Amino acid sequence: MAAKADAGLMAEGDASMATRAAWLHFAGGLTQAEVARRLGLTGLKAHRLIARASREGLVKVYIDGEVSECVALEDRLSATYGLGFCQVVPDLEGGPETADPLFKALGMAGGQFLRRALEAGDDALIGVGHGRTLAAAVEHLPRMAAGATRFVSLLGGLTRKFAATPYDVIHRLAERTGAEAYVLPVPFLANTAEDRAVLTAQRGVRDVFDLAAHASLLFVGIGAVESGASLVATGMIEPAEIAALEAAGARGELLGHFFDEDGAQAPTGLSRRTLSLPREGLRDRKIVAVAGGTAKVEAIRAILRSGLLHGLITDERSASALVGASPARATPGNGKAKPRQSGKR
Amino acid sequence: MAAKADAGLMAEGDASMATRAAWLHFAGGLTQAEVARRLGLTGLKAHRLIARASREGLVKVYIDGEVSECVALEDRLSATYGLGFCQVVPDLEGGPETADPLFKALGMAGGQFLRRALEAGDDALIGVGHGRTLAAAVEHLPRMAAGATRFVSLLGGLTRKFAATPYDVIHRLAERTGAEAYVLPVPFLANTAEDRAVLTAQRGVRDVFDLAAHASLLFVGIGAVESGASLVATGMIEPAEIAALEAAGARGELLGHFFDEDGAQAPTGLSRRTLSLPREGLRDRKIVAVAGGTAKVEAIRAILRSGLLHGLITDERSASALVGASPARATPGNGKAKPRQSGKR
DNA sequence: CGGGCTGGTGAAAGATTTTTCAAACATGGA
DNA sequence: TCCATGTTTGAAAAATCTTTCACCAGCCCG
Repeated sequence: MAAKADAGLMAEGDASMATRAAWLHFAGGLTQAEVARRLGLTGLKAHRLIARASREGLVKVYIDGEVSECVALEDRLSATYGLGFCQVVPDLEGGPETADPLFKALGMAGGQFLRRALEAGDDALIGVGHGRTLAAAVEHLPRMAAGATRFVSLLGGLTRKFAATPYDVIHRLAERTGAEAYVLPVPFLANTAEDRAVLTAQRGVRDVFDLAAHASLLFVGIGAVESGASLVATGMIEPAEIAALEAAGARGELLGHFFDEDGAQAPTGLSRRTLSLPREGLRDRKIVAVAGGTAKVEAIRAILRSGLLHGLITDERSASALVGASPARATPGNGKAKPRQSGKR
Repeated sequence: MAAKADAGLMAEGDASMATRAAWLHFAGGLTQAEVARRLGLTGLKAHRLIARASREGLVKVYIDGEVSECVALEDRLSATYGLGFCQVVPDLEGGPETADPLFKALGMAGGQFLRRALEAGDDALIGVGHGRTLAAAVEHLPRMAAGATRFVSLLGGLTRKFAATPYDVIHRLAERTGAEAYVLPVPFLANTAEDRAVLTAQRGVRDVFDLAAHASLLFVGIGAVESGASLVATGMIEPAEIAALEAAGARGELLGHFFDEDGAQAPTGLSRRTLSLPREGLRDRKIVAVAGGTAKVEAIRAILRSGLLHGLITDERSASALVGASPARATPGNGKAKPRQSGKR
């Protein structure tokens, strides 16, 4: 990641200029041509600066209004699964290109949750998990001082091949907030149970695990159990292993632990090799998960049924499926009947 | 204004739909045509929903990067005037249409400050002042729960004609946060000193003033002293009165109190009729002001010199003038009076 | 020294957004 | 009922944003 970041990094002056251009355009509401004139650039250059600022995530945008259907789903989810907190973002899955919009929306919501948690400062130590969704959340977290808050990894972060994961959540978190962050420089899954014991016994590792056990907020993702899951894609778990888990009835993963469709522990020998918080360590913790997408509905349901979650951030479609509702067509007519709502899609 | 606002208000379903469209567009990154397709609307309707969501402020956008020149100005301002906190937003004044972009930028910064203050929850009682700039700040504050924080008006909010001010800061603040808010239903300026005494003695009024004296954070604007000042425009003060103040050496106004160019109390009999926190009540308080624009530079300098401020949010051009620097790149303009406008870019 | 690579540049084409304008529609009186 | 008034609507035009593509300068390596 370091190398990649370096390549994409802006020079100091450029970044400053890009930010300035973005201010003029987004905050000031000037047109790109006006920005260019004001800055003494060509229109194209201004556009490129602004585009770059957007790409680099310097421009944060979020939506402040409520969508009534989503609020209703939040209420139902909270009631059904006893959540203390729930947020549902509007349906973003649709076309074949489902991935990006969904992550962006979940990331925005997750980032806001994190920001609030940091700004409230109630949690002195926040544990974080893995995954693209969490990475997206951090991506949407503004640069800010974390105050006294610290972060700790809840599970091993390396893949089998000991290459850094492309979605290094805690690293970026630390970078953005300047907070202390304790990582677990061990694989997610050891080769053998003996290896796991050895790794766990390492000085630094043991300390971090102890720390993780005391985090007052656990911010995590949920993994699906299927051959296409990102657990497999990132090399955390071998295809054969996931197949075995699926056959054994595992439906969802939370912090390296697998649950069946009823939320009970899925039978698997894998846990003896997993470098993460022990399963008992999940009881009575404040766990907030962010996950969504049709591929993950089953997994989310499994985790919800375990009763471990305190909070959930998900998308409308998934939420709909989770409360067992008929997936409510994207646009339900409102109160007053509108002329035609022809189904030409 | 009230009538207009009502007219422009969205129906419940429409607002929900607008928010949904905004999510798809901004959060999901879909094109307006795609949003339309997804929602079963025409492209134009989708555009109008999104435009409305933006207009109503449902879409919040802010810039997360630093502009090096601004950071430098913040440091210099902090050092020069002993501020504990300072934020400078990039230069937004430029063309003849200077008003809007400036307020938008200051509003964004002010709104963020407020949000942080609320989320941190350190201040149980926040006092607020008046003015367009503050109103803009509140405008950019996301809907959020204020927790235990309460708000209190620091000065009378009615104009001479007893019509509600168009920029009713505390009212919107309460509306957005659901917090308790104590207003002062008295004019900003009483007709006579005797009237002031009578008004101040009213039960509710006295209580609110007492409360205001205990606010742990004072979030205020700064008023210019000139015939075009918004103090005059909103009818708070008569043109003749402001002229007298100016002649007497008054250069800036803070919470109804006037200061000369050295930050000392400006001689005026007006204070005997002003319904606001007594001047002594401003010492050793945490006062954060947000103000900017060339027209206000002199006023801001006056207030800064008083040493009362703990924090300041302003724009680059003003900041430049305040530190007496030859304005960096985008800004020609000297420290005092009217800077010539036309640049050569 | 020259080839190939990289990154930046501008013109122009392409797509999307925003505005404009006139007609349709509703609404609230005279 | 009918008109005056204001709001919503859609098509088309205008403005704006984004992408594409070809080109040039610098630079590393052979």
